[in-house]
Amino acid sequence: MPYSIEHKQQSRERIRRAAADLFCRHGFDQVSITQVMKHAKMTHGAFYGHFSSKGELYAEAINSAAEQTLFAQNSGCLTREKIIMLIEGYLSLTHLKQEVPPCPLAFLSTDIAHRDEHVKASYEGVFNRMVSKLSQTLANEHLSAEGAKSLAQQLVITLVGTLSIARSLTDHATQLSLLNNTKSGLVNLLAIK
Amino acid sequence: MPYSIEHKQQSRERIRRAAADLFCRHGFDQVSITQVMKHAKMTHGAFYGHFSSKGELYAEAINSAAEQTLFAQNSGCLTREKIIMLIEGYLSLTHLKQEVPPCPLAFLSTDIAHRDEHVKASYEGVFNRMVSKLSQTLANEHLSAEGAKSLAQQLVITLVGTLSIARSLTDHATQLSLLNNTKSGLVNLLAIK
DNA sequence: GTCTATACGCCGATAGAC
DNA sequence: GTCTATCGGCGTATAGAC
Repeated sequence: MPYSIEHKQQSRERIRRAAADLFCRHGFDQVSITQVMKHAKMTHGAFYGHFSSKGELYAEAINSAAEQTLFAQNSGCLTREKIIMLIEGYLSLTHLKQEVPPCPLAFLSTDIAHRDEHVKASYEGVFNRMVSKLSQTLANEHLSAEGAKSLAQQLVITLVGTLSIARSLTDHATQLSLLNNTKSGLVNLLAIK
Repeated sequence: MPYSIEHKQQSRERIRRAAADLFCRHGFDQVSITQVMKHAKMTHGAFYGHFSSKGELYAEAINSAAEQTLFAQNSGCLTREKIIMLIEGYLSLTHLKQEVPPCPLAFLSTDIAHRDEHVKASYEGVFNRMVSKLSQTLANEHLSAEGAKSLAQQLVITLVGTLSIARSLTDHATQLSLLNNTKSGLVNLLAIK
């Protein structure tokens, strides 16, 4: 038996990562299976030994992208200061240009709206985990659990909205002003609440 | 001459509207020229008598979608109350479900990021006009012109982020909570500033 | 497990009749 | 201006060798 089980899992993981990278960079429709497999150092025929369809791969890729994120790398409970640090990373130029692992929520948002329930469920999972992680930190002071969750939702929405729009503009000055305005707006918001 | 100039302009306008509707509903890649033309009551061959490419149509469709919007229908200067009314419309279920003419900023956002400069410029135009229209109302009190513009940007970002994400979820309760949380958050924000 | 080769369909764009 | 017909290319998915 020339191929071990670990070898297959490694191949599958390479495909997952390649897909996450390419989908976030160019969008679902612009990326072909052939391109993904080339990125993963295989030929397109091997793809169906790992996934049954391109759609199934998409759902996996969303989770893979989320795992690579700076946000996910911070395990355990967050501090208030760490949240601000994460916000600044999220709204940085390097994130906008995808020089760090990008957040799938921001880089795939409207693509997802046109996919099937399975794909949306993956996306929803990433969103919910992000919100609940933030809520934990926000709740432990003079904010109710419900209020914290609502604030966390607004936080994520604003982060995602900012990057989604900034990526769709051509004018570099406007992009920067969006990032900076949101950043200071959110820092203020967190200081008040 | 069996076809008048007005007739051609009307045909062009039908194509523009059909494209705006379908692109906002299903996304750029999911909609073929044949589908657009069928929606406009013509055959696909006639398309190239009006537009030179699918990409050129996209840029036009963005503007067409923006024109249909409740936001654009309110001509002239806005009042503070009218802004709140528009926010509530923007964050309504009927907008989410596209039972009213949808805002292209929210319904096309990440699609745009993968298109050419010409298309992005159209998108950017819609964004800038929306921001500057809001700024005018927000500036006339105890807020500087710059502060008003920044606040207006945050407003639009939050609106767009909310709808983009809500559209990408499967759970109806979460969708509703997003819409309502953002709504009350923004109303509060406007009441303070 | 991964390769090469191929079936099959769809789409953007063009050509030419009316 | 709008039609029908068609070209050329690409993409997903499958078949079969190794």
